[in-house]
Amino acid sequence: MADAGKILTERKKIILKAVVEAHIETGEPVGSKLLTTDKQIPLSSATIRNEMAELEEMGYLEQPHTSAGRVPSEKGYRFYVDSLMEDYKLNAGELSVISSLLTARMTALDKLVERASGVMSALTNYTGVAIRQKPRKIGVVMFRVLMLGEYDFLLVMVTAGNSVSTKEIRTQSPIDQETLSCLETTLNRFLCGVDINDVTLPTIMKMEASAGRAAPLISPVIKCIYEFVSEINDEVDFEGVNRLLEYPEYSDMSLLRGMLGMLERKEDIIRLVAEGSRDSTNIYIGSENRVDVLKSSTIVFKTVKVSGRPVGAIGVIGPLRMDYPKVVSTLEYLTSKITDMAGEIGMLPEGHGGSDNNTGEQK
Amino acid sequence: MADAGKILTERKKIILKAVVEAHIETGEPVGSKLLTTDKQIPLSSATIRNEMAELEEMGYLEQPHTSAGRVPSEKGYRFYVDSLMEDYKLNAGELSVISSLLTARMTALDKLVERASGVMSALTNYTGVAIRQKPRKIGVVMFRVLMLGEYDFLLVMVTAGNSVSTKEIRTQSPIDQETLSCLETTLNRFLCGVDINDVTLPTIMKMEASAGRAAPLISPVIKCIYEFVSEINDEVDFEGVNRLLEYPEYSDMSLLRGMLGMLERKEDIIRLVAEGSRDSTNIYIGSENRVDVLKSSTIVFKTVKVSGRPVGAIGVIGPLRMDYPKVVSTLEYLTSKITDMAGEIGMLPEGHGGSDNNTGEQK
DNA sequence: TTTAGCACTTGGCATATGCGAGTGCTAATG
DNA sequence: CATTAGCACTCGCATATGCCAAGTGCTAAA
Repeated sequence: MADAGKILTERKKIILKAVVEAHIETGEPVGSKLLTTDKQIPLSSATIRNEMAELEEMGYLEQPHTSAGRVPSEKGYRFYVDSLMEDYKLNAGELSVISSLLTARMTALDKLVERASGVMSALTNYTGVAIRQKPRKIGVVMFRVLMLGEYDFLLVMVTAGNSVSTKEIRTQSPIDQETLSCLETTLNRFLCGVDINDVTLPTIMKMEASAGRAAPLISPVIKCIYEFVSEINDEVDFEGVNRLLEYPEYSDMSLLRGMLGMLERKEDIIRLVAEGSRDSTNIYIGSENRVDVLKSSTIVFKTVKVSGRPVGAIGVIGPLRMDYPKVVSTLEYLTSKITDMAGEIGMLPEGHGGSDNNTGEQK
Repeated sequence: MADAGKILTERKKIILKAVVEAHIETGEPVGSKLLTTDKQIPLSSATIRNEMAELEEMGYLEQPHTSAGRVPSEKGYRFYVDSLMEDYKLNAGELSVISSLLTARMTALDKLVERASGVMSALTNYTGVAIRQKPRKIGVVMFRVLMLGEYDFLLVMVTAGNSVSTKEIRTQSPIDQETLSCLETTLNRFLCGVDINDVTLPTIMKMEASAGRAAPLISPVIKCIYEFVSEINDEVDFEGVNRLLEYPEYSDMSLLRGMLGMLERKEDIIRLVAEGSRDSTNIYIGSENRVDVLKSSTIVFKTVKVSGRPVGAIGVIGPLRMDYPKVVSTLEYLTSKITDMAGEIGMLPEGHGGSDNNTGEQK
């Protein structure tokens, strides 16, 4: 890729860039003449033809058939994305859409990320995707137990991210306040900050020993916690799937079926995002995607971090001929905004006036 | 509709039924000859032609164009559904799919309903839809308050359906246990069983008066409760959207876009289901749907009730030529199974052996 | 090295043609 | 009088044909 950059003459770069951009705009193969007129390249079409022929030989362009214009190959897109494209400047309208999303008092971070996918979709006209990642290992910082009824209590778990989750548990035999206090202290003593997967039988036995009257509750409660932890999966949402249909690339029914199926399955996307762990914007073009059904699409995404920790990712899925500059700019601006904003509401020990009360995440 | 039934001769009914069923099977217009051969009607094609011509005049059939076979009109489907169709018997394989869903230890009712849409989709090959309805007015039966930190407490609300919801609230000034107890008793005294929309300013003032040290918390907490209540929306999920693409009816791009857009919006579906309040199976054929984009589709759904209260609905969306008998049978069997099952886990005061603990709904 | 010119390729589109499925009508039949 | 056989007719669809425009590659001139 670095060497490829060396080999391309400046003029070839200009032409490649023009071809890519023209094709992104129109979706049609672009011919030599178009570049001299619309794209203002001060060369005759014949010269451009020669250059394009060489670019094709090098693998940056390809021809759908003889005597059609040229279309960028994946390699061409890749080179464009890596070396050629310029920053897109968001205009006032676009900026205002983003900030209106962010000022609409969003309480939970989850909602913020979810809505962000809608904004991405609306601004770029591709399918927006939002992933809310749950932390792999959940360190519960504090347990609380609350009696609800005679056979019924609520287990409250405050996890590392200062988010609160609860689980209602029913028992077979009646319980009382005192038993629950025992349970609470025992849970806190043994399980605080511990990954539930590390809890072994001896630990459980020790806990039961020191739980006193609450001993019979220990085992079921741990089972509950475990169930709860494994239940936590990353959540994925899409918005604007129908926008894909605008692009002739997706008029093929079988391709479309595959896409819709994948969007429903969600696992592929989760894996893909989990693997693409780069901090900066990730761009996977066509067959760079491991997932089969994405081999003729591009996916662009960026993880969202709040105070250093990744909490999710947002991005878009669209055709190969994606408006990369715009997508990248929008995405980066949006994620940085979210990071800023979430950071603010996250650390509010002292309020900043008004009777605002904030809500943490809630399962 | 009753009179229409009178007017149709027995023979016309047989023919109409055969046409509908043949068309559902093949998707093609059905001609007079086909009925004599495949559908074993002991009449010559000429006779059938005459009958079909009359059926067309009456509005039960229509011709895509002269010299094509006949296709059922919406009226034709409606009559078929109301009077003609016979029960479909689920076969062993189908029954086992359903019961395997139900035996897979599903803890929450929500999950059960959600998964049911997948089963519907898999068995019928249409798009499955699941709606989890939240009760319109939330009568909170009990409030509990749990201190989490110096500026942080958890509001626990047990609602009528014995389901528990929680909301984390942060405060501006430090709180202590005693203040929270005050808050709790005040909330319970004034707000139990009350629709939050009925809470007026005088009530709030009275509450503040009797809350003592917790007075400053009252107003923000009520705001929180209100926010929470209005936040509760019915949830809708779809499964097997891609299956729609199998039917040529949906090969029209603009139609498809509309569908996908609607499936994403979800509000239309919620409204539609909310209005179709019949207890039995609801079938909306084509333009019987108010929603524009569904005018060329059929939606079938049935509400799921647990101990008399509706908790959601499941159904399918598909083309007009839907396999109504199968859909209806599957749907009714599935919903009844869910009702049974949910009833069981809902009322477990005394366990039935083993160390099982059950989880109620959880927001 | 660039450009103008020209012959050539090819997909798309519009038109023409044949085929087959299915109809409606009429006349014959039980 | 209801039913049926026969037949001419109507369309949609698929295939074949011809033409056009866009675009190319190549060659020769500037």
